[in-house]
Amino acid sequence: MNSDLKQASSEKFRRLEAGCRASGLSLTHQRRALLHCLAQRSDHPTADQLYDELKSDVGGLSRTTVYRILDTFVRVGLVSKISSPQAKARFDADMGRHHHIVCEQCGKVADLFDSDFNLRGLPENNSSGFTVHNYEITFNGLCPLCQKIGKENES
Amino acid sequence: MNSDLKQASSEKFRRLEAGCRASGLSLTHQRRALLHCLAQRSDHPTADQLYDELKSDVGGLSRTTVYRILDTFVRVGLVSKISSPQAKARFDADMGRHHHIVCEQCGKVADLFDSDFNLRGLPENNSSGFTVHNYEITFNGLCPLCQKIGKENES
DNA sequence: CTAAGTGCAAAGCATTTGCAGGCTT
DNA sequence: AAGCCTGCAAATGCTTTGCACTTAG
Repeated sequence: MNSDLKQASSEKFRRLEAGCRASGLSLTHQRRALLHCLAQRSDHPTADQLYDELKSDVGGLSRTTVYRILDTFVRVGLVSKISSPQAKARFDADMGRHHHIVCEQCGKVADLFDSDFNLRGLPENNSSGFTVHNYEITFNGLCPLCQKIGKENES
Repeated sequence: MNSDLKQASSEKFRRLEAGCRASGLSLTHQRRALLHCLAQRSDHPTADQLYDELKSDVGGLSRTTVYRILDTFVRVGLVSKISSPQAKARFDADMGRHHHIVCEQCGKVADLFDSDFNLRGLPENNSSGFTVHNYEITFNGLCPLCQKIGKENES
């Protein structure tokens, strides 16, 4: 059962790696390491969380590089950048249509794969004159942990 | 015609002022000035834009105060904070249900009052275990100005 | 009068940039 | 070999904090 997950993530890794090649990016240690991390995690790590996870494995990895690589991945469309209200950017390697739930308290982000909420179309002739490319629905609420903490403080 | 707008914004101002009182907040010069600004503008100013607009009128207004007041307003629910991908927080004094279009290029934010896009319900038993309070749809695309700039650079 | 609110200066964080050297292709 | 990529250190930009003073109610 766990091997299913493992397999899924290594498949995802291969897809990402292929995407890198397709965009003409060199596959450096650092980039590979980041791709692994992103393929495995389904939470939505911040740049710093990724750095912390990797710095021990990838000797001499610098925070700057993590930021720079993530930026590159976003630019070529391998990863998307989620802007949470907490000002720290979070990154998501799943480019399929899905939505996000953000915890108002701690900023944690979870996925919501529920096509009931997908929109049928995009706004066409809106008064602002913007051309619309895409959209994202962000739900907010409380994560299980913060719900618990809230209840404890009530008493 | 212009007086309609003026009237609408002063009505909005009074509503906001009342909200302040209801929350037990002192109505200082600085707060009144910010409320005026927020009632008049329908764009979604950053803290700094508000500061720039006000500093000449309100002698000795400090940037710190603008940040602090906005934070307070958000806390008591008078204003909402929009997190754009550009890392600068933007503020919106319109608490009715509406959506936002963000320019991918320059970060400008416009409103979209189109109830076609309002959701019928909120996700109830989602796998993440979050309780959901609210949602917001963020469209992205290009504002009229950035569309124009893009076209010019093509040639 | 007294608690709440403000200004100033300095600190805090996430993120970016310049530059010299190193690694992929 | 050639140029993309990385590390380091320093800079940047937005936002927050500590503290003494001021103001609203």
